Amino acid sequence: MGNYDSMEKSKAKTLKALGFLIRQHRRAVGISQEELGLRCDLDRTYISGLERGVRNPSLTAIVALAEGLGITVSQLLDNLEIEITRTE
Amino acid sequence: MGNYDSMEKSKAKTLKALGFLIRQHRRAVGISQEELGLRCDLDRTYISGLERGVRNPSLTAIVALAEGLGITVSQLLDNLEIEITRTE
DNA sequence: GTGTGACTAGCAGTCCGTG
DNA sequence: ACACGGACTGCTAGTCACA
Repeated sequence: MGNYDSMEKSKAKTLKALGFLIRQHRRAVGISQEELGLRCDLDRTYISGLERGVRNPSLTAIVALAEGLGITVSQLLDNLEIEITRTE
Repeated sequence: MGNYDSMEKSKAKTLKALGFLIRQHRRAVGISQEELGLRCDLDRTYISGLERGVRNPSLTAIVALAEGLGITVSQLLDNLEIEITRTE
């Protein structure tokens, strides 16, 4: 533990898990990445990167996303740890 | 809405709210900023900046914080929106 | 409608210190 | 035990053209 590789892997899992949750909520709302981008004032390709788990958003970006999805940050991240462990 | 000033202000409120929540949970656990820093592998001065609301952490940093506090991310951010609006 | 690589500016996060 | 500062490196925000 504490070595670089395992740390980077766990971060990658975290981002993948977030991406899954964002996509799940976006589809539940029934909008495109483009529409979500418009609603939370984030670039379409940035949303794409988030859903693919290649972006590590800041808190303020996460808050904007939750607002665009019409839910709270806590609701958006509710199953984060579950999704992280699910891919292990 | 949508202008720069109001957007920066709302981001500042978000960070202040997070700082409040981190401090609240840290004190509930009964540990120092330094101890929390050790537990989640983040710098002592960075924890300080977070609690003062002058830092905007990434998702992976938020996850590390929650782990260090022994709670889920969702629990840590549970009252975020409430705290944001409380300071308005 | 989405995935992807590349890009610049700016900030995340560390390490040194002070009071 | 904490606030706060400067300086530093690497990473992130935000965007673009193209597939």
